[in-house]
Amino acid sequence: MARKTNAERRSGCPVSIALEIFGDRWSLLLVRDMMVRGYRTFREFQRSGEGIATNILADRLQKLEAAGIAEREPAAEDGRSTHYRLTEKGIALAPVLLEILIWSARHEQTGAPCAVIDQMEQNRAAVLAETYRRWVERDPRPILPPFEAPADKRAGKEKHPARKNSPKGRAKP
Amino acid sequence: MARKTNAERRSGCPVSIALEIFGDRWSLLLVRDMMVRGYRTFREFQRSGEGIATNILADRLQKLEAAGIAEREPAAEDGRSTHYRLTEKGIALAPVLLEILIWSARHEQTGAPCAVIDQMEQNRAAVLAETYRRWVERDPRPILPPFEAPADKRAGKEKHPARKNSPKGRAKP
DNA sequence: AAAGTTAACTTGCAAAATGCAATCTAATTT
DNA sequence: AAATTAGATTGCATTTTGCAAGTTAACTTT
Repeated sequence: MARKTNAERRSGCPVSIALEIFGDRWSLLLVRDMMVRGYRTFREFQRSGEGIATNILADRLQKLEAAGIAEREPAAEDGRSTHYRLTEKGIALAPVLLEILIWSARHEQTGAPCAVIDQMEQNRAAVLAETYRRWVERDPRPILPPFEAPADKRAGKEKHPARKNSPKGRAKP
Repeated sequence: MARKTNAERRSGCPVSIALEIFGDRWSLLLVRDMMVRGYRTFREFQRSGEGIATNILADRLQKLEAAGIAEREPAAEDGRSTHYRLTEKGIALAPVLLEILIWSARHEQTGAPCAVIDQMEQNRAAVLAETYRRWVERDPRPILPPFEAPADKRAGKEKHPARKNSPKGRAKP
């Protein structure tokens, strides 16, 4: 999409500004890969399962770096390889990713097991803390396994009746 | 962007599935307009301040409707007009929008006053509850005013030092 | 009632972005 | 030395977005 340049079209709204950075199909997927799956290399992102093209992958990685969301480090074990890592600013997107995940698992047919989502929904702080801890310690182990595509039935988009999504039920104690 | 068709490219990952729905520059902005600003009409969305083209606006509204995030109702006061409204599924995106807003206000230069963001960050549940209440009651009044574009200084992208974003500090009580 | 304005799009076309697959180069492995 | 691989880049086709004009019916003003 032809984004207006920042100087010409910068709205003051934070949501709009954020979407200027990551309002596309791929950027948050890469953040997810780094944050949740512990991916670090071009090759790993490429093989994430969603079929990103290499030119788009290279472009998005550059953009995440330019936005201060990710940074690059040479990989010690292979001179051809670069390790991408979320910055502090990048890991601060964890609540965004978590809320997207929960929303989607609740309202769309996904491969995420209900029990896992229940757990995460009810222990947001613990999930976020663990995500952060792994980031600090550069732990590349995935938090979640890759979920398989849901069974190929398109009738009934929701896996189970949507929960009543009253924010009151999620109030901070 | 040329999205793979759902049948061909559906990843099981909730984040990926969500981004298939709203992973673009404009969709979540429209959700914001409905949710936060109380906008309902084509004209209001068009004049939101970010310069969306009418063909894209029409397209995105259709897509949000098709995804079950928004619905249309005829406007009683004008036979030409349609009111768009978030569905239950749509209002359930409030935590996503709120986290994006907070992240952006913390890490980018936006027009959002610090005090407002502080408030929202520390009272997430109350903000979400209010958002939901307004949705239930079809209250079209904006929760937040449109924020003005930040002053045109590009040096020092952050309005103030980034807060230490330890998820621990945001644990659910 | 006629003329002017407006709401909600649609349309035609140019520009930009994305997607596909081949290609390239240096590092690594066989 | 030959083969393979990591991380891109490239050429081109396709799709999407953006711009601005156009359309039609509903509404407002004259």
